[in-house]
This record gives sequence, C-alpha cells and structure tokens, in this order.
Amino acid sequence: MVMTETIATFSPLYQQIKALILGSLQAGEWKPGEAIPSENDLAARFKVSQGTVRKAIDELASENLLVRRQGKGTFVATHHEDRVHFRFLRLVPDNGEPHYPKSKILDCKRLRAPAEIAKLLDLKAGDAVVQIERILFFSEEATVYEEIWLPGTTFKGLTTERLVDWRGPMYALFETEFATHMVRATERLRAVAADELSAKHLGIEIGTPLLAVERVSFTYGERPVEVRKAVYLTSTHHYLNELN
Amino acid sequence: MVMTETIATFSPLYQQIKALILGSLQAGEWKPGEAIPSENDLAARFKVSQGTVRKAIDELASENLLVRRQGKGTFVATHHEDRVHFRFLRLVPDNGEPHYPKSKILDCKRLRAPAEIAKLLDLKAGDAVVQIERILFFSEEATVYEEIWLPGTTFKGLTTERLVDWRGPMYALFETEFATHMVRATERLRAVAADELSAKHLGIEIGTPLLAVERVSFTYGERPVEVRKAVYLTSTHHYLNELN
DNA sequence: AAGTGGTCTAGACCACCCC
DNA sequence: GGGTGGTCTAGACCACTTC
Repeated sequence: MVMTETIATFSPLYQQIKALILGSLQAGEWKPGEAIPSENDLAARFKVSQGTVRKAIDELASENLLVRRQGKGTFVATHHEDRVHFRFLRLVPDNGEPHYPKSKILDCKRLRAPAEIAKLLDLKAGDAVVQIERILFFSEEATVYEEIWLPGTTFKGLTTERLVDWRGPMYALFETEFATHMVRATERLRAVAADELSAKHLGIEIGTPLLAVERVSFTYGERPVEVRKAVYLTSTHHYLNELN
Repeated sequence: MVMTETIATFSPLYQQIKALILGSLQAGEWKPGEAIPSENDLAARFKVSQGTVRKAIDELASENLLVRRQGKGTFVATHHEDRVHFRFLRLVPDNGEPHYPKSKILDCKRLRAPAEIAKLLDLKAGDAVVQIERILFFSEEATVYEEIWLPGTTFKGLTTERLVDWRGPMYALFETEFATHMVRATERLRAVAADELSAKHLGIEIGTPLLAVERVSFTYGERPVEVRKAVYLTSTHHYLNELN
C-alpha cells in the first residue's frame, strides 16, 4: 500500500483499503449478492496484512454494505433475501408479528422535476424524473399512500408494467434492473391532517391525523437517488424506532 | 481467563471480558464520566492480551456505553457534557440549527402504577411510581407536552423542586442523583388529534394533528426504568431519523 | 518522558461450510 | 480436506495528552 503523497492527506491504512473496496463496490466490480474476494486475496492484492483488510471489511459490514458469513465468505449486501426489510420500512402492527405489505401501483410517469425535488436529488429544476404513486396494504387495509421520485436518467426504462409485475421489495427491483443499491436514508416525520387525495386513497375522512414521512435515500458515495413523500395511517400500526 | 464450565456455555473470550466490564459498569465500580482502567491494566487483571480487551471495549464503545479518547483513556458514557442530546430527542427545527429546548415542569407526584405502565416498567400494577408532567419550549414556543413515569423505589427522593432547579438534561439528573444511566430506548410513533389537555398545554386547537411519541428507556442490563408519553407539535419542527 | 488509545503485522488455532 | 471468516496472541510503532 502506497501512502498518498499530497499534503495533509493522512489516513490509516485500513481506511485507504476501505475506500478502495468502496470504489470497487461503486464501480460494480462485485454485484449485490455476490461474494467479494477472501480476506487473504484482498490482503495480497493490496499488499497489506490480513488483519488490516479485516478491519476495513468490519467497518463496511457495520455500515451494512457487506455481509460476512462464516465459512462461506463476505458478500455484497442486497435487498433481495434481506430478511430485514424493516430497516427501511419502520411501520409495524400494534399487535402481532410484522409482515411485508402488498403494494398497489397507481401510476408511474415521467415529468420534469419540481424545484424542491430537484434540490433533494441533486438535479436541476426541470430535469427528467420518474414519479411513482402507490398504496401499501397491511393485511388488506390501505395503510400507506406515497409518491416516489427518481432521477430520470438512472431509471430510464422504468414502466408501470415493470413495477406491477414485480414481486418483492421495490429496492430489489432498483438493484437488479437499474444497478442502484440503496445504502441509507434520512426520514423526516410530522403529523398532518389527511387532505382529499390521501383520504380518498386510504379510505378515511378528510382531516384524519396521518403520519407524514419524507424520505431521501442514498446509494454508494452519498449520492441521493430517491425521494419519497408518504402518509401513514397509524390507527392500528405505529412507526417503531430504536434509540441507541 | 477461565472458561466457564457449565454445559453449552461457549462464548469468545472477548465476549466474556465484555460481560465482566459490563458487570462493573452496572455495579457502579466506575461512574459515568470517570475513566476506566487502561487496556493494559484490564488485560493484566483478566489475564488476556491487550487486543482481546480492546475488542471488548470496541463493542461497548459502539453501543455508546464507553467513550474512547486517544491519549487520555476510556471513559464511562454520561449524559452530562453529551453534545449529542439528539441521540434521545429527535425533534429538530425545519430551518436552522438544532438547539436544546427549555423545560417547564408542571407537576411531579407519587402514585400507584396503572396496569399499562407497570407492565412496561416490569412492575406490578399498584406499585409506587413517580409521574412528571412537563412542557418543552423550542425558541419560546410550547412544542412538546409529556408525561414521564419512573419506578418509585429507584427515584425515591425525586421532588418537583429538584426538577425545577435542575439545569440541563433530565437524564443527567437521573444519572447523578439516582445512579440511573439511560443506555437505550424504544420509541413508538403515531399521528393523533390533539385532545383538550394537549391543546391547552400547547396553545393550539383541539383536533390539531400531533405526533404522539411513546418511549421506554432502559438502563444497564436491559432494565426498563422510564416510560414517556409525549405529543410533539410538528408545524415548525420535525422528527429526524436516520436509516442505516 | 511516560502513559494512553490507534494502527499494523505475522502467525496460530478454531468454527463453520462445502466438496 | 481445503477454504472461509472468527478469535487470540505478542510485539512493534504511531499519535495524542499530560507532566
């Protein structure tokens, strides 16, 4: 491992290794679900000790970018097979076990980004975006209505049909079809009164209190690639959050 | 380090060390804000290598029980000096920098635990509890109204006066005066309509949508020691959550 | 200068998985 | 049996803090 030579650029070896692995992930050298090379292989490639590679991988695993499996290898995190969908959907029933909701796609169209969305997605106002509208049903009850915005260039071939036919988490579709893996997200929550549109979609009275959830999701390299504006009906479900 | 001898009790050395350190924290051998012995000292005490102690401490630090400071030592986490009060209070202004709110204590009384509270606090219905009512002001605006329940035995000497006089986070008071350090918490969120009481305290109309936040806090050893039922006014503030 | 945590190495052995 | 990650050790050196 060669030390960087520009001024004021010190960082531990394992951080440099981490950055290199991150670069390979971002470049798609290893795809979600695939195994990355073994610790020994990487140590040989980067000319550092296995322990140093290990520490780099440790951090990436703790950030949920990689998943270690003893005896098998280290794998690129994927939204397929992810038992923990509740990492991104925190809505759970007041009683009983959480289970994955059914999604009903209402619409999927291409339009020009409003200023607010453009800003959040790091685009210019007027740039092409895809907008999706859908409802989530928890045990047959309409519980979530949401609008999703995506950058048009990244999600060029996305159609209503593609969405409707898809079984499973939307993020798994994004990953497989559009090479976009969601790494983390930021959510802003507030209480609002149901407007006419929300009331219609959720089958409730106008004015019913709803939990408004605004999400911005990021892929590798802190690049924002999704904005969601949702309202959650919280009469029989709640948003669960762990503070550590 | 002696291996435990009961059947089916395997665990890595560093996990055993971690449990021992945790025990000392729980027993109060080192108080919040104090330094624990150096890694070398602990390695000698437990007769393991420094690296093994290091791994144990790493985990405790990542769980926010300990804080490492290079060149100085490793310290027991404390709610004093904690720059990050936003670990437990996720409400931030829509615009501008977050800043700590002012607290106005309305009441602090002793009563018998309702069944629901008792269950959450691992007590029997009718056991002694302390109930606090207060309002939080964000830049002079009443924004949060909450009721707090605490186990009566642990918080025996807690009075309204003690609370009113206290400057700083309530958890710092609990830590110093009642030897109870909050380690983590679980929050359940939903949207509700303001009832008469909430409306009065927050100076809003009955029916205004509010964010209802129910928190259960835990101290060392997953022992529940606090229940909070709060309503947040989210017209100029929102609840911020990071999904990783 | 002495003490602390932070990094890095090299090597050993273990636990798990798959062929 | 051979490969993977997981644990543990021992020792070296670095960076930061305090005296």
